[in-house]
Amino acid sequence: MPRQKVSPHFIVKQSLKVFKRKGYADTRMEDIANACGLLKGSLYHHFKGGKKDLLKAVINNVHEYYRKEVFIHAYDSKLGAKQKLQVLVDLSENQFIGSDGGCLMGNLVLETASAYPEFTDMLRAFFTDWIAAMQHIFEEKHPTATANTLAKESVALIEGAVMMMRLFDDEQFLKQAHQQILQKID
Amino acid sequence: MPRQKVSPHFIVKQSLKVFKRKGYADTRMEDIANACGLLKGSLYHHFKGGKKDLLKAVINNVHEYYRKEVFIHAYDSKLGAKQKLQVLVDLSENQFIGSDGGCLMGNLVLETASAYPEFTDMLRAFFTDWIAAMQHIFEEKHPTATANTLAKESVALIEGAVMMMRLFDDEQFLKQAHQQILQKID
Amino acid sequence: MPRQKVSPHFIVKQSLKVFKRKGYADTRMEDIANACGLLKGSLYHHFKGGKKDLLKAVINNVHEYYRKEVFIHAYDSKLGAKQKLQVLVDLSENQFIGSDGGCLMGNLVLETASAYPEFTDMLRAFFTDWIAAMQHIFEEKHPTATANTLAKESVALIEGAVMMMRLFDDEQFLKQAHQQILQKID
Amino acid sequence: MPRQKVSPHFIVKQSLKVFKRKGYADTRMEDIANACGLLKGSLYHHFKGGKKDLLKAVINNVHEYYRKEVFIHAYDSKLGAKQKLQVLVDLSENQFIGSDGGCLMGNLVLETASAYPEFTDMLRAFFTDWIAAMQHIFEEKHPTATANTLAKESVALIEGAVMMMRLFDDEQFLKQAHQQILQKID
DNA sequence: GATGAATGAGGTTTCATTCAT
DNA sequence: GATGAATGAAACCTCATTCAT
Repeated sequence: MPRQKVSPHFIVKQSLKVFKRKGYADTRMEDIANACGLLKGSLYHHFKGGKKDLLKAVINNVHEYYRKEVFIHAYDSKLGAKQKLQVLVDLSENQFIGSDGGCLMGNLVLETASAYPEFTDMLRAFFTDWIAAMQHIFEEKHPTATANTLAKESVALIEGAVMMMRLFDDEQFLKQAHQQILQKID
Repeated sequence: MPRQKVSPHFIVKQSLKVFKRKGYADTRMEDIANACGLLKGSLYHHFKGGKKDLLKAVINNVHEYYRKEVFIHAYDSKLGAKQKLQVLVDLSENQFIGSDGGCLMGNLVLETASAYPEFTDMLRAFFTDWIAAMQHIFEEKHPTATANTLAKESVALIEGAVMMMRLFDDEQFLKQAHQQILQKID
Repeated sequence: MPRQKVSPHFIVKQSLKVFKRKGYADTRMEDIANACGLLKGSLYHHFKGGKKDLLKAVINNVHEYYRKEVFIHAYDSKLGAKQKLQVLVDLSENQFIGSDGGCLMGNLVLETASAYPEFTDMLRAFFTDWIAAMQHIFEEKHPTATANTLAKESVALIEGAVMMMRLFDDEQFLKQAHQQILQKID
Repeated sequence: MPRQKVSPHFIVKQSLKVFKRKGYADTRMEDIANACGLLKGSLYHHFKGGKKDLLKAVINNVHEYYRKEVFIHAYDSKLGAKQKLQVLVDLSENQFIGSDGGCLMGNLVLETASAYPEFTDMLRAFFTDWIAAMQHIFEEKHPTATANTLAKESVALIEGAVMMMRLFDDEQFLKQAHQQILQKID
């Protein structure tokens, strides 16, 4: 057996894929290990807290990614409102559509809501940031209260559309949702 | 030693609550048995196929309920479009808001999407019926294609809103979604 | 595989033997299961808390046995001091000498002292009762303070002797200790 | 990245502390490594045979220490019997009382008796030496057979007292035992 | 020498399911 | 029908040990 090294970041990336595809409860440590080319036990070297630790790292990673690569464009003063919205929408589509399509964060909301309250705060933080970014964009064309409503509605619509997309294996749901949202800024 | 007889229907009703709260994977047969005042083993009397059988019965039950008690109003010729929409929205709210709030069907979509394909068809049938009912209403005011789009959008929005409602423990998400939908028929 | 029933009491009795022979840390649930003719998993049916639960049950069982069958004779008004001491000594010897000789309680003191503080109170209670019984006997011939000292000394001596007996596989250590103790009452 | 060199002797000293506090089975290589400011793997440099090797080194070290620093005084012709006994008792007390009080050798007797017979001979050798030293002192005042009995009794009493001391966190047990022993030489 | 990643065996525990009573 | 004991597979996790750097 070779003794290849893998970085914690690589493990997080692989875990993300597995969690997205199978959900938290159905993901076995062995699945993740396989995805990393490791044995089960080796995962505990990098993530002492086991499966929960791994999921936390994954959530943080996703949140960080969205913050730095997606939400940030909502605050880019060089872009107009419509353009910002377009950028957010395009970047989301890349994430949500594809082989392991779906929104990990949304899945986790439903799966961990009651059984694993320890993740709830992290998920709330993510969606709060997302809504804030959307709201910031809508505020260019709407009063604050309306912008907040629109932002919440948009995030909800996207999450629902991703769910439907997954069920019917039909990307149209998401694309339509995005169209709908873009129209709100005209 | 409680030796009371329970009806299959009672078991289904109790299972529904548990599945809604904990999801499929995290629900143990013992949880359901407890909710029914039975012991684990006794469940296999009524549902030979075990946990999967139970979930199927629950899904059928929910679907049946929605067909007979909710969706049917979309086809009620005595009501106007706006009224129909209002009825559907009100009945949904009763279901989704409350102590074990959440939409079982939506939760299952995400949880069972890849791990339990045997449930996918049943869930598709449910959402197809829901979308059809909504579309039927929208067709009174919109051409078929638009009505279909609006219907899909509405269902997605509701599901997403239920998810957000659960995460933030805030019923406003769902109420706002319903307002939004009602406006589409004006 | 037959489906024989075993009583919790039987499991406790078998566990006692295994714990006495191998200590707590080195005893595997499988060892106990084997000793009971069960599979590992079946033990959790009777002892939900697992290994710790089992050990607690064993400690309680031993304590109960000593209280009812051994220490009680210290308070038997029909016997003289010397006779009482003789009875306690004889009953102990039966327990400590033999195929799985050794004093479970003593072993546990050393093994669980720092790693499993949850057992400390139970062990203290046992030895406190033992010392009290011995003290009660010595009080017939000595003032209280002296009796207490003699009691503590006696218990310590017995435990130390059992340890030496085990190391050298020589029952003389224990027998000599008992002689020594009996002389203190003359 | 601490890259300090440590001597085998230092590792043995640190291991002794850990083994005394946690016993053999409950001591993890990592505990020892931490106590030495090393990482687990580094221990295998100095002790090829791993944990067992380490324990053997520790036992030898303790035995050696007692032989050279404690038992030797039993054969010191410049001292009287009472003085010798006093010296042995004083030196023991230093060892057994204190933060990580307890007698490693005694603990190991009970823990390794059946699971690790490879250590039994080493432990026997230690206690044989101890008994011989005590016997040598008692022979000044008693015939050989009596001296042997007294020596065995004394060692057993000390070990039992150390056990009680540990359980009740009360040094009196050991001090009393020592008093008792000193009286035997008057 | 020390490191730290990886191994792999083995431990505890969980739980859907079966079945004799 | 219900019970509860038992099964057995599979999950999570631990840890002594190995070894390339």
